[in-house]
Amino acid sequence: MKNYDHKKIEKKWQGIWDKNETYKTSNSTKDKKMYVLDMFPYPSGVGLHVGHPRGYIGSDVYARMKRMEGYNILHPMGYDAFGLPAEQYALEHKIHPKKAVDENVKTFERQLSMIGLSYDWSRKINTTDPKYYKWTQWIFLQIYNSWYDKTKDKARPILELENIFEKSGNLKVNAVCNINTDNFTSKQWCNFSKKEKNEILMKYRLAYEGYSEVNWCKEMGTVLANDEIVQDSNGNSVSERGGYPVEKKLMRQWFMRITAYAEKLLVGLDDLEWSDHIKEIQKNWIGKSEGSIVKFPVNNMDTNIEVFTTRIDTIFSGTFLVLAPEHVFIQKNKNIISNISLVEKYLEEVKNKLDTERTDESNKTGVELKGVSVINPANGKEMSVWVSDFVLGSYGTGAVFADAHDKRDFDMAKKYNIPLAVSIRPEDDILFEKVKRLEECFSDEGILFNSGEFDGLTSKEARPKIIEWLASKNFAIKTTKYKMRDAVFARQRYWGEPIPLKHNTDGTISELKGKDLPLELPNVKSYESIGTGESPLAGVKSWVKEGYETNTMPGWAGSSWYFLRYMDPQNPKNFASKKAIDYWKNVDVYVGGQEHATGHLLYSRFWNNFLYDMGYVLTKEPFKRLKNQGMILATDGRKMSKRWGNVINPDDIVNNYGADTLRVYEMFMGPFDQSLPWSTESIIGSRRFIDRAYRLQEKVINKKSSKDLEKNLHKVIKKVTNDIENFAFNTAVSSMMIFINEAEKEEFIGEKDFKMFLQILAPFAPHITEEIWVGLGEKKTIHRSSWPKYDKKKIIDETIKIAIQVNGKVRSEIIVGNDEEEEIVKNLALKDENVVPWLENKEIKRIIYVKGRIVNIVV
RNA sequence: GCCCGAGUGGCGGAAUUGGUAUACGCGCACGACUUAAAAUCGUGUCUCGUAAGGGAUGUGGGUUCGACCCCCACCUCGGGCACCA
Repeated sequence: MKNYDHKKIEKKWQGIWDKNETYKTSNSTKDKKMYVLDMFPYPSGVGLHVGHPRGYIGSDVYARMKRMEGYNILHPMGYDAFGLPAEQYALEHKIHPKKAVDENVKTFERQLSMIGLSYDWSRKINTTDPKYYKWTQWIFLQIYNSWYDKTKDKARPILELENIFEKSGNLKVNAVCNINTDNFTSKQWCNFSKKEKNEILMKYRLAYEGYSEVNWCKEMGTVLANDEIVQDSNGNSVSERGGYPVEKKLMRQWFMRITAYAEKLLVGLDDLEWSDHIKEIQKNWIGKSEGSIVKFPVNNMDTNIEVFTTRIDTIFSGTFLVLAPEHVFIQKNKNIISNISLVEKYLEEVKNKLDTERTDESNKTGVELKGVSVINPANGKEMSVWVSDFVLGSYGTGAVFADAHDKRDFDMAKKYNIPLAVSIRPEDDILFEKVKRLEECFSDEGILFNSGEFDGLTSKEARPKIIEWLASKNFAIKTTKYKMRDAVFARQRYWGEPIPLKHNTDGTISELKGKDLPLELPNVKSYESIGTGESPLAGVKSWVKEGYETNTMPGWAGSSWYFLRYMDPQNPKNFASKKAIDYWKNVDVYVGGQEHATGHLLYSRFWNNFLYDMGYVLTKEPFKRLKNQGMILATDGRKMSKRWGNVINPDDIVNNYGADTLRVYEMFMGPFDQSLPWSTESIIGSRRFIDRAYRLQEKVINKKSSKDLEKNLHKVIKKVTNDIENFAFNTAVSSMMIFINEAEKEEFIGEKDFKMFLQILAPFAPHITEEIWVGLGEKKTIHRSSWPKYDKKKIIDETIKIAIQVNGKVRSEIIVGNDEEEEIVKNLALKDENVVPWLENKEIKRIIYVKGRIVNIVV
């Protein structure tokens, strides 16, 4: 029998499946349903390389099995096409980004199709389609029109907040909001102007206007993303294109108050079937710290400086305070700082440092605020006050107290000769008189001294007691802080969703009404930067005249909710119908790269949690189960990239070996979540496997297979079913290879059994299995046939092999009945001819029997 | 620097999670078929040793009747965070 012609067969079946809508999601509402989703791609200009489809193939194998198991499958695909790369591609090729995206999508779609993925293409979405981004804008407005109520621990409409303000002011409102919100009564609120009200509400909104520093390139007249900045030979930050200097610039932005959801995003992880690795990354990113805020009274002033600390047990050794350069205390008290000119000079220096230049940890810089001192509330001692850029204005309270136990504080003290102290007993061999850092003491188990009544307690024990003690004197309060920051939700670029807000002439901001959505991107001749750092939209007269917001949304906007749109992709009235959301609820299995751990996966969870609060979706979490595919590296072990010239194109592989071979190989090459180097040399093994399966047809007759083969078959059905469920595709393929090896040794193979084998192979090699299946007379597609069930009785081994060890070394094997009694097995082992010599003249101390596995004789 | 994860043949990897290490595949060698080659099929393939037997899962120790698996220390590689108080 000749080998099969993959080119002919694969094309043929793809056409037939397409025509028959084999993979179309049913509109039925049967209970057995499953939503299997791939992270949708960014359609770049260069098309797919052989690594991209790995995740798609894995999810496809899974979806195909589940479909055969009788589930109604939602398995869609779409394109995430807004963002910087498309814009850059367009700039380079001098075409409109829209056109670039259309071209790239075409390439992607052709390449995805040739692999035989079982998507329901009728549900395709594209984030740049106004019919799609209408709803991105709509969700943005819901977020914009909401605030976070800490008491109820959920988001609520901003209208309800206005009502509260009207009735009782903001004194009792417990909300997550921007700092510097002054208190006001209901009466005061009612007397505020429209603009004032607008500004106050802005501090509470979950999407709010603010300012942040951006990377500004004067020469290019544009704001750069971190990816667009490189270090030149002198270590200065310059633009990747052109090598122009980059500096910091304060720009108007929009923010998303993701910090309001920090705790929910942290706690929510517990119930998710995600890898511990990704959970760990998100946990670290959220960065929860429990500690306390301590007040340090300023000498000769009626004010305090507040410090956040997780190690209040070290407060007794605090000898100085360090403020962040942006700390308001400095701005407010210039008159009492005697060396203010020196301080201001330092602040100026710091201001011009880019983040990348600020990370020299070994070299601390700073200036003492002369004329200012504070009192250590724990022991009444006087402490000097410093300003240094190692303290971050954006974390905690923007101030720390310093002592010898912390490396950073220690470095600072050493450089400027500031006195240090310790309050946790040092190990005897550490000469802390010489001001060596006492890291060993900085553990939870360190013993306190120099701390009055707390002496002798461990740090861990002392901490709550010290907080309580200081709190009773009103010097401390227990607090939790998170490292996560609010997300910037604005880009000074053209190619993104317009933000559906208007700036009115009276200084207020108003949102577009639902009926005015989508606010479409204006078609402009030049979408290049206009030189001010603002988005090109700021150069569009009609746009500016209307007062439309000129920032556009960031790349992650459209991808933060797309999984909901697939449920009901054409709905013109809602982002998805209630019925569809009710039915599909959330994504059951989500497959994608782990590089999105702190971006997309966090933002999506945030939006979904928000939509849940507002009653638009039924589950808090969008992705119940997450599987991350490993990257396929080039043969040289590096990432595949045009730059290295090591890219393997799937077109060539499909052309030479066929899609089925590519699929089997990518599943077989190693564990799904592991990064692996590609090897075109090895792929032939997968093709041989398929060829052998194909040739096995010759042995098929309408008879019962041998007992052995039957047993092997049912074992492999069990194994493959379990393995696909667990995304252990590599061992699933290997077990099918073993089955083929066994089957080839047989005289013949029963038709029924062979068909069952085809069925379990079908998710991996959909084309060739369909070809053989139909060739054997089946009328309906194999991909809608029902998944074979293994027969428990048929996989029982009547006899089992037991290894016999003497002192843990294997000396022999015996074959016994599958539930032979322990005593009999032990006796057989002792009498075994290969074992006896090892027991001569020895006293048997113990015999250990592990049922069905080994006997270990200890002498 | 801190926090994770991983180290098994020439190569990709498997090992029922403490129970016969190296399944399956690639490569390689030899053989069959062939005028010949390709393809295909068969046999072999961790290592030392003629053998009996010994040694091997990054290195060194430990726990155990028994360790790739658990514990301690170290080395190497990969990932995340990065002055987070």
